[in-house]
Amino acid sequence: MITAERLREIAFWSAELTLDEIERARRGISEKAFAKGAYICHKGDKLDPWLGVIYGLVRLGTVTQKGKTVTLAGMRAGIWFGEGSVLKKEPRQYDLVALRDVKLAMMGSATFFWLFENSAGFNRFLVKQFNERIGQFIALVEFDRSLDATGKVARNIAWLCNPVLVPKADNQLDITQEEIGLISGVSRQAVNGALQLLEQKKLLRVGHGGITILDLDALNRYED
DNA sequence: GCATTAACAGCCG
DNA sequence: CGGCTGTTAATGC
Repeated sequence: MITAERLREIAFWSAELTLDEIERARRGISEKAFAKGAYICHKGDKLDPWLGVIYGLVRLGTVTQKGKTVTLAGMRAGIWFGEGSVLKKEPRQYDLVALRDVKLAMMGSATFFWLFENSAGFNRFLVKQFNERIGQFIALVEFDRSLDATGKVARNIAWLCNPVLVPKADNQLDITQEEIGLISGVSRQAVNGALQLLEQKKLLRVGHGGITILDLDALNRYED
């Protein structure tokens, strides 16, 4: 259980809720820390709650039947995710790994379903979030030919900075090149090359331990 | 060829 | 000093 003040800090969507709904939400949320490298869940686990990242960075990925690791995306502070598994009451489809020390907010599914059944504001948020995710997916299909390393890096950076999924995100993204590699499925050296190319094209600026986004839209639709 | 791993020097905090 | 970055060399698909 957390305070209403804390809820406002960590859950941007709570701005859409009534006072009564906020009370329900805060009572249904707890926090949990994970050390760097720890698994939050494995594919196939039954994990009840809906998840929000309070701080840290989480890699969402899976392992193919042949044992090849596939990384799908990174989840940064501010994002809430996993509603698909909660809504369908199904096991987790992906592995979740803490790439740094991480703190998660966890909303029990009973609370999630109560908000889903009773809160217009919460449903507005959910529709917006689903719509945004579909948009990302459509873009994925649109670039049907597979992206090179620079394309993967550009796309994953753009996703991290999606202003609908992470409203607080500003142009500054604190992330190492190694972490970008881990969430993009690209080696650190290739990330380094990709970032330099994207900097040349004025889409972002490379700093020490972080980058500055200059043209989010261009990163989103980057191909070669 | 392109991307990956391994290894290392240099730089920043 | 420790962590991160930028480069190079060798290796793999």
